Amino acid sequence: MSVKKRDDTCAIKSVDGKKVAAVKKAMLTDEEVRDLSETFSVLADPTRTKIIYALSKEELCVCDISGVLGISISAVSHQLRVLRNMRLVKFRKEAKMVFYSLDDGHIERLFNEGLKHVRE
Amino acid sequence: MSVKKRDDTCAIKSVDGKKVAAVKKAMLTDEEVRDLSETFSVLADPTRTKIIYALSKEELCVCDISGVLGISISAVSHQLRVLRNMRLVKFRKEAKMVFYSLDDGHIERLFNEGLKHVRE
DNA sequence: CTGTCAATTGAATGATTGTTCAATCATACC
DNA sequence: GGTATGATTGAACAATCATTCAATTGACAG
Repeated sequence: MSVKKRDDTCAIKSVDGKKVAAVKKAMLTDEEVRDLSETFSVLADPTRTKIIYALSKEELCVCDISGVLGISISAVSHQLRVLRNMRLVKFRKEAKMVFYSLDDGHIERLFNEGLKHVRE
Repeated sequence: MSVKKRDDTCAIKSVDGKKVAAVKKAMLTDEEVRDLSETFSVLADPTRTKIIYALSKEELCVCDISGVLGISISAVSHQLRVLRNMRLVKFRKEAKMVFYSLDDGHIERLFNEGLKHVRE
């Protein structure tokens, strides 16, 4: 049978491994990679994409966001929690309602950069 | 019992619905939302984040990427396919090896904007 | 042709995640 | 206090997705 166990490594690393060592050394820290992919993850969902865009236009309460997007209040609230945990949105309570808005200009710039890319 | 069916809508839309109507009108198209979230999705995975960063430094073959990230060649190849399908990387064949690099400067700018945000 | 190596691919598994439904909290009005 | 409404939360379900393992393709060397 001779079932050779593939060890999933290759004999030569590019020319001689120098490139690999150099890039490895310049690699991002685990924390940077985690933060980066987490940030992009938040923007990667269609519902959250719409919420962020809507909040970039106007301060809105949960109910209004639900109306703009045409989805349930519960679904909106769940996604707002994700955005809150990531510090992408801030909120303000008034009577029974909670008004949300973007936390700062950072996310808006990143979001617009992505939008620019999509629109070419 | 009186199990009132919650209809998940609210009586009043903000002041009187003007804000909701305005934001709704300015909303992104479905295609824009889809493209945006797909683009961010590609950047949202730690493995792909590292691959893109590595390729922003050097042109590398699959084997080298595997060596830099410390994961299997198969796993790298699967992710490269995703990146290829999204036109984020391009490749060049030489002998038995396939060398990958970033497709253009668009993604690098978007990626760096995200990195800047994470590093504050 | 045969054997070897880089890379791709498919199937299967495990983990993550978005939505729905129901219950609950909090505030305002009668 | 009791009721109605805006919002949050938890559990459950379905869908998506990244990784692993195994098999396969394509190119080169002997």
